[in-house]
Amino acid sequence: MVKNTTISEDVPITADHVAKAAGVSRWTVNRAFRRDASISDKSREKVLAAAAKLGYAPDLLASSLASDRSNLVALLVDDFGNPHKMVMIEQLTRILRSSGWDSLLVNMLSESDAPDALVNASQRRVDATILLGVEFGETVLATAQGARKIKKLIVFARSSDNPDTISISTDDEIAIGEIADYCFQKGYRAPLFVAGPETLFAHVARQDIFCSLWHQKTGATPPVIRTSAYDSRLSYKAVEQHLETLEETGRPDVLVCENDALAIGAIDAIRHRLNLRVPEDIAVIGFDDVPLASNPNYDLTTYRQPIETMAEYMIEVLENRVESELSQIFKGQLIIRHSA
Amino acid sequence: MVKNTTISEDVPITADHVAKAAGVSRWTVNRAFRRDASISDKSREKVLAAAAKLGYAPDLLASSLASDRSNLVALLVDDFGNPHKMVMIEQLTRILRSSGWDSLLVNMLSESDAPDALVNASQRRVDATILLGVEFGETVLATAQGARKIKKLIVFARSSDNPDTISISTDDEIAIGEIADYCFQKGYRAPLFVAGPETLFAHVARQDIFCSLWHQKTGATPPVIRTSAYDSRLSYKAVEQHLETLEETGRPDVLVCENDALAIGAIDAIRHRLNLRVPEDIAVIGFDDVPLASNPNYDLTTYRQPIETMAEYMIEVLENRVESELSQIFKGQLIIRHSA
DNA sequence: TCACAGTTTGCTCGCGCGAGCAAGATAGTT
DNA sequence: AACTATCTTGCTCGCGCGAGCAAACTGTGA
Repeated sequence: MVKNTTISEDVPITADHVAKAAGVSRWTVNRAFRRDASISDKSREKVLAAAAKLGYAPDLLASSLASDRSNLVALLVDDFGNPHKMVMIEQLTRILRSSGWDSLLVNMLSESDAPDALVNASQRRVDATILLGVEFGETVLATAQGARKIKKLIVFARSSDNPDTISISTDDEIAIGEIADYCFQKGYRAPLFVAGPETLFAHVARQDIFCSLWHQKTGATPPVIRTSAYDSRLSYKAVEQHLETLEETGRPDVLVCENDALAIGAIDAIRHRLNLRVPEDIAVIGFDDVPLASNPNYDLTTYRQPIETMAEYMIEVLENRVESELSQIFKGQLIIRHSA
Repeated sequence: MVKNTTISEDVPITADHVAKAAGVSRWTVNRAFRRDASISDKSREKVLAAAAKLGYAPDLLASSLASDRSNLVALLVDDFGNPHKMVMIEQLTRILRSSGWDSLLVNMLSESDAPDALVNASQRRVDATILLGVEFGETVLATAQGARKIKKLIVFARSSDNPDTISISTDDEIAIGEIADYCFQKGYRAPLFVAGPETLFAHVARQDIFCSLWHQKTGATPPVIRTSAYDSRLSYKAVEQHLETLEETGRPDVLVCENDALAIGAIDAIRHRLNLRVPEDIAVIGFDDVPLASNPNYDLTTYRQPIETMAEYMIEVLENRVESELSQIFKGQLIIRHSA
């Protein structure tokens, strides 16, 4: 029964080795590393000392297998081009790690890759899968539910109507409302909405909210241009193409962009292709407050989501510290700079 | 011996369930999912069909535990502020995933966090740990070797003298040589080197290479300014402070920056704080060719590392397809735009 | 038909740990 | 001192799979 422990070979040390060194049983050793375990202070100290000396650390794979709790989450990301993704990845991995969670980063190669990515995550027995994608359709979420073993499906920074997912997001209605009000107050009367790809999401898009609010306010429905991805280069081209066909009198006075990536491309196009000034000739408003937004070149008026608060809430959800696992909506903040 | 399989409960299905459905043994089921396994085509088809119907996918945790092969790598990152990190993370996770590897993203909270991060990775039994950090000192690498269970330690996009690590990097000597030559050819005679933090790395820094080459060329040693991190905001301030103390005649004619993050901050400072033009008054050269470098605002002359080729080589190393696990050095490419 | 090599299949055992129970230790009570 | 309540420890068993061996099967040639 007892394994060959006569010689201290240079193989990876397990709890058994520590147990022998500390003069306790293997189970006591493992208990010393678990917060909730029932163990006396004396034993724990003894074990931790021996473990430190031997350089032992519990095997998380074996632990996950035995306990059905991996302390691992999968972060599914579909769009690294958007700098805001990076901000979210950084914040989420940081707070996850400091809360004792490890993160599996899954780079979704294409939208059709989503089901594979979800299966992949479940094969690693993640405790939760976090969707950081904007291109996910509801069909993907449905697929995810079909594939069991997905214990928790969290949609971060995006709302979802799917009752089986937990969405942690910012209130777009309020946000876009503030932006529309701001535009109106500043005297802009000819907004152009710059939208990203049409998602299959069931929820109401920022574009719809803005157009409907603006219509309510002024009776007019703003024009919309659309890119096929949230990429500055694409909005650069789209804005250039759209604006150069217009007479000066028909020009918009403000571009309301679905996010900062689009806004930055828009500003570049306005300045470098059309030789106009921002905000004097055309103002620009973004969404997300990416790092580049505060750069003096852009100085972008934008809307900041409370990512940190949202991330903290996510941890609460992961650790089952919220009564009901309901979706939660947070309120962001309009950041007024000089681009509008 | 046989488990309770009378009723098809809604519990996670394992290979046993598929085995029963396909009329084979559990081991045949698992063999069907392994590339190298000895199994007849007929059995494999039968198994895969049954697995697809039941929605079975092998448990990678159990597999890793049993085989001591996890198909998992840890990506240790210490500096998300640098946009080049994002490019690397995107490329690495993409190629890793398409080669069948999963990535654990570890956000190192501080330099002193490195040992913990390494232990953390080993607890997940990763097959390799990839260092994507620039702030890692050699001491960290030494620690890593001390902690056994680190099977492979790969330093990506940074050279290292440590014999126990595999470094996959770009040849800085050649790169900086090209940059220095280019500066000289373009007639610049008063370069200022903008450096990042002094690392504890043993290898010769870009700064040293540049200064020594320039000295060789002209007999003069260029001045150097330094930031405490690779952050545009910091180089913005550093460049502003340095330049505003100088008489116009003492001004540098080109800033050679250790990377694009610093270069972008430098350009912003030159334009927005000193009201000078780039490149007419002061030229700027970066390193990395981050996405923003090709933005019309910056149009940065910079040096591109062959990340994709390097990533492919990394896969070769991971899959043990290279004869000797030696460090490998690749050659990059000078990208000439309009900032210098 | 039998013998033999090659292929395919099933099986024992163990990877390192945790759930949950039973035995042992400790302390407080009468 | 005897008893009970509580804490602590050790243990059996299993998580789902793979290494590696032995049994069963396949096909070939004599």
